[in-house]
Amino acid sequence: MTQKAPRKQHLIDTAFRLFNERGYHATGIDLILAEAGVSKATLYKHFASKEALILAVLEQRHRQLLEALQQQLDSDPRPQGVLAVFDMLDSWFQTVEFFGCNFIRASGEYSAPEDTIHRFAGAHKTKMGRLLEMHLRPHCPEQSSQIANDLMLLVDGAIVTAQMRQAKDAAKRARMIAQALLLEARCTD
Amino acid sequence: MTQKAPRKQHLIDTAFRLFNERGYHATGIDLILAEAGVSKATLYKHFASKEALILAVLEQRHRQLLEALQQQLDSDPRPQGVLAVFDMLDSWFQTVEFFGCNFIRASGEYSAPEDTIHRFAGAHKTKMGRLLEMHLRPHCPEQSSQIANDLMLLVDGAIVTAQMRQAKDAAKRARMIAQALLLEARCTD
DNA sequence: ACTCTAGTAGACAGATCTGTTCACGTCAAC
DNA sequence: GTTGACGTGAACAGATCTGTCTACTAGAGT
Repeated sequence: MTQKAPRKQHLIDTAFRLFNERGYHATGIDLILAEAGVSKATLYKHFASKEALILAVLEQRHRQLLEALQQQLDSDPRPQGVLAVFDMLDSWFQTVEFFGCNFIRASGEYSAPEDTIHRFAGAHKTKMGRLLEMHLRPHCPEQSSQIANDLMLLVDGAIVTAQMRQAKDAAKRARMIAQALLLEARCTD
Repeated sequence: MTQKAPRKQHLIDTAFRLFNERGYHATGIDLILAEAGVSKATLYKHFASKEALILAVLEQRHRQLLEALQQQLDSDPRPQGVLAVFDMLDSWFQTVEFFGCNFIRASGEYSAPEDTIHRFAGAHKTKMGRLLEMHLRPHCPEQSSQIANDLMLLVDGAIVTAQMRQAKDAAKRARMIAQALLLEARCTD
């Protein structure tokens, strides 16, 4: 070992994969270390605790998703550009690494509303919704907030449906509903 | 102790409450026993394992929800009678014991698709959807299946939204979307 | 009275969990 | 070449986990 690659990042990536495959409580530190080929002392040099590692994983994923969504939205300024979020979901659902949403599952495992992890997961959803709202605001300022919330509800519904019932078409269905929603709100061009 | 009340049922009820409050992995057998005031030998007389206890909890909840929904549906045979499911969600969200859906969270913690718990949780959602479909079928036989699936997607989206962001209005929003969906499908009277 | 059932408390096994610590290795920069 | 940063492996502590087992007790039915 002793490769040049930064251990910290490698730990985050490995933990991300294992948390996805197995869940948070069910994934022990030792397994992460074994799969990453990193010693325990190194992990605790970079992260104060398992909770800190979980938060680092969620933070990275949060940044990735936020950036990816923003990029999609920028490429289509029309109101219906927000539907891109469902296309992103759709391709995600087709992958073999799909085990549901990190944030939904984290929120479920750390269920106390005041828990740091629970709140971070909720904040992620809120921020994703805010991106959608910002995109819609110029076109329908009075309804943008509500529509954005409804879209996020559809996003989460699609994720859970795909996760629980292997319904790989859930994103396409949610997209249809969302399209009707925009149309009905007359928030189109 | 040594009350007449059946220990088995009491264990299921206690486990149900604790699993809700804390999650499945995070709730140890010992805590359930202490809270229920029941000895460990008794638990393992009634249940082969913790997994069996979890399944018993989910089975009971499944029966309760199925029955409650069926009752609501029977009381309003109109197509829009299905919207009752969102009214049920709404009153659930207002309670202090709301910690999200047992089945969604179980599906997240036991994420392997072939896991017994995971599959049971998925089957629950499927059966709930089937109830909605049966209700709609007489009114719009061609679309009843798809509409029912869409409604379940909205149900799950509302639950996750309420759980992650304490959005107590999620059920009302989902109901609005569902209503528009029925209207658009011309599945009303 | 006797027996059967259902329960108790609690010790125990063995695994696994997070987190700490320590002695040692490697390698690049200066 | 020496230093210092970074990492390793492994032992260890202490908690907690599921599940088993034994010895005992209370009560109900016959």
